Amino acid sequence: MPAPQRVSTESLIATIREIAEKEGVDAVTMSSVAAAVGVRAPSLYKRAANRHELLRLAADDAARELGSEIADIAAASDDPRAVLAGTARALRALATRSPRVTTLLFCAPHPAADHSPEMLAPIMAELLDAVRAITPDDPLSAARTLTAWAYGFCTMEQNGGFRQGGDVDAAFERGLEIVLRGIAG
Amino acid sequence: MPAPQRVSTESLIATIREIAEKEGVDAVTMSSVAAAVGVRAPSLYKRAANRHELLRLAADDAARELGSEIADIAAASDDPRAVLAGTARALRALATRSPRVTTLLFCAPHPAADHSPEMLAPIMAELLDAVRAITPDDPLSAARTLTAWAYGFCTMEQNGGFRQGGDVDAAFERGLEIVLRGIAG
DNA sequence: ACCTGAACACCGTTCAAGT
DNA sequence: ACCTGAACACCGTTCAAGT
Repeated sequence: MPAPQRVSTESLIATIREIAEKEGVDAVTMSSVAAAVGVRAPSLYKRAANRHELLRLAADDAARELGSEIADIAAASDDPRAVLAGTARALRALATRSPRVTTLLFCAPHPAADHSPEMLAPIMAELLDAVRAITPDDPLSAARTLTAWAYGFCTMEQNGGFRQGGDVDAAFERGLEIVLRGIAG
Repeated sequence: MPAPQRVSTESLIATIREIAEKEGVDAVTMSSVAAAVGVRAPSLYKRAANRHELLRLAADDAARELGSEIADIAAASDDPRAVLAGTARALRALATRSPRVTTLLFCAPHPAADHSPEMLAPIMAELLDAVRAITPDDPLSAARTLTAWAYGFCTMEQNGGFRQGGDVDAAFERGLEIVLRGIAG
């Protein structure tokens, strides 16, 4: 006798992200998620093969969020510099409002079970277009430099790597200037 | 009746790093480390308060390694550009030969139990000196830009973030050029 | 002073049985 | 077709007892 699914995928993902941000990634256990969603732990295996895939659902959701924001920015502006700056700021905004899941997005605990690479590919494509408008010289490396810096900055900020003090917001904007100037040659 | 310590701190740390690199950070359990070192799990609590501190021992060891390499580079060269480039390359070399522990160094799983910040402080001091020789303008932000990029690049490389192909070594050197040019203004 | 066995609470995962 | 209870192997951690 068929039984309807008791919990939607969207609310499942929202619950995972909520637990991760509020209590930490370690608190995302099969039973905590199940309890929060009104079900027993074994039922979750109908939605994900294992705990890691549960976390990947959350990371992919954040990547989708970031991707659509960046697509909006690219669509709204013709200035490639503005597109690149907007992308970096959007990543930092995500890292600020969803630090745990953003960390998950880039520092996958298991290298084997990496998050779907196709989630980040469209973002890279937008960036490449913008970089090409600035420099004809090896745009892929230039785009990677920007993403590596932005990602590294956000992760260090989240991990408390900036304890030396100073204005972190200003440091971000200064870093953005440095990288964009360097790319422009 | 006193009983001598059965395992030296150095061999304990070496064992942890070995397991982490060969079988993954998840494989570093109290019992696997204890077994590899010829002891029972509870004995490890004489050396570390918990599993996380065991991992922190390994991360701090790698940081010490990196720090002394960078100190050597700074001592051997008067060219600030060479010091900055050497630092970035030393970090990447560490990430290449000890990827798991390097990830641990920067992407601490628990934000609470972060690795000792004083491990990285001397490295930052060397960098600041070199940056100051290049630009007088907000050297702290400039140094952070370099470290954020280098760290981000290595982490993305380790996590397979560069699946789009291309020569990764060349991309690293190109990124280094971009960042140094940007800092020089 | 260090090490151990035994115990505790917890976790991820499997699976046969329910509806 | 989904959910459940019961079970399994494993883990981190504590602690009283050994030497």
